[in-house]
Amino acid sequence: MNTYTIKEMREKFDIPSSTLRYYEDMGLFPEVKRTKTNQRIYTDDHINRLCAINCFKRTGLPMAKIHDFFEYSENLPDHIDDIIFMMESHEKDMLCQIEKMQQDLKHIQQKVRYYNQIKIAIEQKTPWPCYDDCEQ
Amino acid sequence: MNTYTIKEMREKFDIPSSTLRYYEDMGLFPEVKRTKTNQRIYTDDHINRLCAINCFKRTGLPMAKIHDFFEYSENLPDHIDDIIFMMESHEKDMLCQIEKMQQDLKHIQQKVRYYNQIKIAIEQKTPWPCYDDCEQ
DNA sequence: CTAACACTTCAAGTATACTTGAAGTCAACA
DNA sequence: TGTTGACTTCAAGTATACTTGAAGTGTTAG
Repeated sequence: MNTYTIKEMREKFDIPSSTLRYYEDMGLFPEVKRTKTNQRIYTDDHINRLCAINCFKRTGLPMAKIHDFFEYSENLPDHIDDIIFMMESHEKDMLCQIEKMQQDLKHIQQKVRYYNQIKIAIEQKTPWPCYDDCEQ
Repeated sequence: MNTYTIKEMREKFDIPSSTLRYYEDMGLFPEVKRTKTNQRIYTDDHINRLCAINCFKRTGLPMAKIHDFFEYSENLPDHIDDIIFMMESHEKDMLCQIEKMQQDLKHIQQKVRYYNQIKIAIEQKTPWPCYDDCEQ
């Protein structure tokens, strides 16, 4: 199995070493072995963990729940229903987020169009167009 | 023009009154008039503002940039390029976010499927399936 | 009229997720 | 060999976005 130094990890994932130590302190990582001079040795397990952490983080799962997820996954027979519930809830949540994001995107695109029209109106010294800004 | 009390606003948007006062203190709101007993009177302008704030917040624009946006919009002739740049950048950012979110959704859905298979394996006391978790 | 509750201000506190600093150890190169 | 740079620990600090508390004023139902 491949091993990685903290430097390799921080470069691979573009995060500071301090964050890797922080995640370890939080208990998000399986045991991190050390060299005889006390330097951290990461493995492919840690790589996988960090990928999962990043996926969860990007999609808005808070650290506490990410922590629970890994705790559940250490003892699946006792927590299989918890982990399925967590993942299914998160899936639903993400579907909502995506839908909301697509609506919000439309509003931002509307603003882009509107301010580009204003720019033309300013340049040509013509009256400004109107815009009804509310989405609710 | 319609007017609203702080109570109506907090119920309409489901946020605490303190958040409305906080946004006002931050300078995110146009002038909030008062009754003769010093209670806030909100208008449709504030409704529109709050809709825009919520849209920006949901899509990850930090308060400082939301603040800049409203400052620019108070003086469009001087800041039309700034506001267009901000909105176009935000649009690009949102398109990336949506794409990333859809990829992440696939990973979560894969986890949902995987843990449901594990559940069956646990119940039937058969060997667990494998799962390669990494996305990088 | 008074009790309960909503509103006000302003400063200080909270939650989340890191980030930095100080002080020390270790390794590799000129 | 010395000095540069990377690593270590652990506590304290930071940024963002609110949230709460204290102390006081105003409003309304019985």
